[in-house]
Amino acid sequence: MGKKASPGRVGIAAVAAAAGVSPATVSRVMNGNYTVDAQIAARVRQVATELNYQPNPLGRSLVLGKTETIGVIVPDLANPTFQAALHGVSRAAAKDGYRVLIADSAETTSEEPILSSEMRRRCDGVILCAPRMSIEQLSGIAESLRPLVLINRPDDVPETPSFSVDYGHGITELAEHVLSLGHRHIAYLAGPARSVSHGVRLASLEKFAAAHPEVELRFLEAGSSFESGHSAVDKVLDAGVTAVLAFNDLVAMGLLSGLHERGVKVPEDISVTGFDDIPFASYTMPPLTSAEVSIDVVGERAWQSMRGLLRKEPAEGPLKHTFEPTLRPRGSTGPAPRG
Amino acid sequence: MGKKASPGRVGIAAVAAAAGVSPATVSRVMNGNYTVDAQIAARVRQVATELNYQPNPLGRSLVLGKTETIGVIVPDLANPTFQAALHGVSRAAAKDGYRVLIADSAETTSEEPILSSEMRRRCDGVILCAPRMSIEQLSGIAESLRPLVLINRPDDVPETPSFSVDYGHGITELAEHVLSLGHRHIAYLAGPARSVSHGVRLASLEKFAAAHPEVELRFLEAGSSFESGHSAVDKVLDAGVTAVLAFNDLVAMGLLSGLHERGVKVPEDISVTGFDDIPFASYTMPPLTSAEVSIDVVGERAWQSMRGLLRKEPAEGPLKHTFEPTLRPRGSTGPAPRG
DNA sequence: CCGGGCGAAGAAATCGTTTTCGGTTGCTGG
DNA sequence: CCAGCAACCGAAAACGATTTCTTCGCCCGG
Repeated sequence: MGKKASPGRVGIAAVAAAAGVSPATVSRVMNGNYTVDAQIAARVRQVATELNYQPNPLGRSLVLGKTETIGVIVPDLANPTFQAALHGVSRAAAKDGYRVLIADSAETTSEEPILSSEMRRRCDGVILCAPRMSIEQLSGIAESLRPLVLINRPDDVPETPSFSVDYGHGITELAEHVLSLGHRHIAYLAGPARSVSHGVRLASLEKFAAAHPEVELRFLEAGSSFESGHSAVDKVLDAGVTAVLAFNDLVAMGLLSGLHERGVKVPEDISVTGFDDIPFASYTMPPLTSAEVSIDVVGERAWQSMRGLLRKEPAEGPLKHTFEPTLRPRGSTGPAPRG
Repeated sequence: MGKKASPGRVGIAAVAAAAGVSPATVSRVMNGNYTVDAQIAARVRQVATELNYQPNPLGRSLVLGKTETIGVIVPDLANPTFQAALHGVSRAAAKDGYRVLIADSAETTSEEPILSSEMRRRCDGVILCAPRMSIEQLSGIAESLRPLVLINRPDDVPETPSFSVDYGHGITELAEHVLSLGHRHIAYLAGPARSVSHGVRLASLEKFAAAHPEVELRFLEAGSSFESGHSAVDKVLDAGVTAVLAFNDLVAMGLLSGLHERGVKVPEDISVTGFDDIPFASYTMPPLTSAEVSIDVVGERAWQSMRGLLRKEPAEGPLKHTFEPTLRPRGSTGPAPRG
């Protein structure tokens, strides 16, 4: 076993032999090193195209010490947020000639560190997207992962660029929006307990509640999916609130659907807000009030930061970047019912 | 430039030196080759963990001739269908210790062949997901891409495993469903012209129309997004049909929303069907009749096929696998209005 | 006429592994 | 007592490129 590539494989040596030059010369030609005679270069180029020679990336990588590849690690590839982030990174990296190796940690916190360093050894850098691992674990391996860029990780990791959506600010704006509409009994349909972005929302809402003693804010468990919103309808009705801040648009849409089945009118009886402003949000019935976050832009910016690190450009500006969601008031929120 | 890895880098040589053995022995120990003295092996292992030595995958790959990585090429990472396929492949491959390198061709047909072979050189195999390139181009490069597996590519490429959803069968079932409900004036809201899966639907519907001269089947341009469905509402009303087969669930939901704004009742006035049975489909108002396709399962099966090729297992069974969507009749379709 | 300098191309070292191939032990059976 | 045979370990040759480092030839000035 371990039989090498088929003997017919065209390597640099084959080209060199066919062109009657040394491998070194072929390499120089392929890399646009102009210390080679124009005539010879032309012949080499022709032979190369004739044999359809393409330099083996592994050989190059080994000697060059770089793979032109970065790793992106997400907790769950099925989650639209991470898909969008991956999309943003991938598109931006491709523009600069980089590829992305992807890893889905499947939410297994314990495997993340291993997965990350495993990946780092194959790539020139790593982008961690909303890593679930603890801050201790993260700072423990951060050094060995560099160049490292974080997405949606609120913690501060020294010397590490971080790009994240300010979920706290967004949810606060939504809360203030319904507050300004006169609502005093508000519920938050919570996301998955492990989600950091849920934690951030929670903290901000508690601050909001403290600042507004006149409102009664209730926290109800839900999740991050359409189904969890749909099945939370009973809890919501029992809570007797007039406005619901859902963890995200999916949950809000599920709730909308459930309320509709119960004959509850939105926004006349209950106002509902989402989060993320996914494309469907404008087309629900009624259109969903939400907070727009363009996570793919975050991914794009994360790549640009990574590119800077790879080029060893001196870091400029702050390391920590936060993106403010923008409020999108629509038909699903209205004045609080008189009562 | 070209400065090598920092001198502190622990390679197999460093471990060998520290343990007082040759690199060969270290390699044998790391690979579980038991022709090495237990005592020495133990010492090597200890030194390895002390130095935190991890074999460089590039070095291994170069000599082993394999990277334990496969490439997945999709036309558009923002498309939920391809995201799901990627997810399926990625999860399944990860279970077998393989990573996936991903490429988003951004729908640029011309770049696909270059992108694919570029990718192939870094990976042990390639999975092409709904490639937009022509069958000529595809069969032209297929040989150089092997091991190669196709997803959602209806053409027959010799010797190449192919996994695809039978969109034709699915749309026919939906058409027969509304036919059986008494509808005779039916519209198809077409998908993007370049989409192969749209082409398949179209062909099947024409066959359906030919087989049922009593129905009037109209083809209306739309697209693949929520918005395109929403903006197609006028066309649909003008067409004077009683049932609409939308390209996919997103389009159907957009249409649903548009019809609702116009005060058109579903399914009393118009029946609507989607395609894909995305999670929200059950929760629209009314719940959307659709055809369920589990594209992530397709991705998973595609990986299993790829794994077989990588292991050089003799191909068993047919190369071409089609997955039948299953009809999910729900509230958005009902008896044709009397008239 | 000859040596210094320069430009171009080849030889060889390198990157970090694996693996073949020998060579050294130590042991056993004749 | 020694041939033969394991068992085990190290030297060295891959893998496929890049990049020194050399060498060679040529031009030009002294």
